[in-house]
Amino acid sequence: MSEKPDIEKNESTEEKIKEAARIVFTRKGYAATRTRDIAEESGYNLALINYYFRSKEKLYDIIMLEHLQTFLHSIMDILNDADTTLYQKIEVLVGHYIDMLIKNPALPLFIINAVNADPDKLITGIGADKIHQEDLVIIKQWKEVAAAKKLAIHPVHILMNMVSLTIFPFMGSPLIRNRTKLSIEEFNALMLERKKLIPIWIKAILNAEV
Amino acid sequence: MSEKPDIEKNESTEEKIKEAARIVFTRKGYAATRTRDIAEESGYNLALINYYFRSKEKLYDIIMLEHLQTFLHSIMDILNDADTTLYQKIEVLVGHYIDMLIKNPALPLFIINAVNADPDKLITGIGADKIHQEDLVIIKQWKEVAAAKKLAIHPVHILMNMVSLTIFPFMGSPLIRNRTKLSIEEFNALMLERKKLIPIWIKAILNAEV
DNA sequence: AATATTTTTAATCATTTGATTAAATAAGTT
DNA sequence: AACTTATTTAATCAAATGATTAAAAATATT
Repeated sequence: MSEKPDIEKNESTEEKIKEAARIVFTRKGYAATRTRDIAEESGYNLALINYYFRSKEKLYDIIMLEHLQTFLHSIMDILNDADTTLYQKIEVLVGHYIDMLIKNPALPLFIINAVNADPDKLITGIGADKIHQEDLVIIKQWKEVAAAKKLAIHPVHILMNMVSLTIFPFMGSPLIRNRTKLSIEEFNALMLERKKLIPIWIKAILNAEV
Repeated sequence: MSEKPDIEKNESTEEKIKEAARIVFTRKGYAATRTRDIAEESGYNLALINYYFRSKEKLYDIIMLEHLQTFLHSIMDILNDADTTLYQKIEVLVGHYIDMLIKNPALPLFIINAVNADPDKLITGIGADKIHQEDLVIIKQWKEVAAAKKLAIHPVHILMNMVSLTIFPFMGSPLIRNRTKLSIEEFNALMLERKKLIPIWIKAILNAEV
């Protein structure tokens, strides 16, 4: 009936198990990971995983929410920065995400699979449902730009374009790298180029005749 | 030691099992599907699945290759059509894929997960390793356009952009639809808009000052 | 040092799960 | 009809898997 033990005391082992879980869950997904895989990866006994985290699912939920936080980290600050223009925000966002994805290239697939498996858990888990989109600075700025340009296309197109151009190449990377015979370093160099290119492309898209 | 029984005679049951497998594998992925799920979905006994397909993995391989063929169906003809310009090819490709993805929105995630789990199986499975990219009409046309425009960016960027803009919105659809409160019909209408928009955007990207 | 508490392990359980077997039913052939 | 082959099922197996337990080892407290 006891709750999980003090976290502070033994950050090392608990953190090692979480690190192992992060590696295995991220690589193989929830269903394909065996609790034993995590035990082996961590170097600890199988029972330790349950001693610290009660169950595979609870451990997974923790990893999932941490990944989600990595994914969403600091973007609210960017979206709500009153001191940058819309275009600057795009530059910062794209740059931020490409840097992050080079460090964590498996994140998008993990998160999309998590959404797919249980949309509500993930969406309410992070409190994304509490955000009032109307209040965000970037939305207001977008409306100004859209009005000035008399844009006839749905704003969600632009958002999808930004996200697609930034994230998808990382999801497709195994296939892309196989077909193009690019090394990881060469691939990452291309992704870094995209930090400058995507904002330019978005601008071009916004100005394109429709 | 016997091979699988005659297919012709009982297309109905075998095809029903495959159809059930398609549904369950596509929705839940390989690891999360139980052979019993497929049995239940098909309405037949568990042993039938093994009677017809020997094992869960063999059945999965069949479904995977069929999905891959759906995904790649007829694109070689498009890529090699000497009677269309590069820009026309882009229009045809994007249109083709968006139509296909509206019918099979779960395909991209399934295929990307399959590549992730075992890249070689899938890539050699379809014979993609035998294609000589240099020989494709679209590649020659691309080189002409790139030379004329004196493009300094790596051609794979353009390819990634096309694929990203077309496919990613379908993978992100559960999240996009949740956040935007769009119905499936509204979402699909947006995707149909993209059949015209993406080629225009690609053109704008090609002409963008870098 | 003696005692209590926390951490770790080995052994084991109970289910789940992929697969098989043997028998029953249906269909085809003579 | 008698016989053979193909299809389908119920029952069962063996291995895998998530989880628990009881005890050992390590650490902290008195």
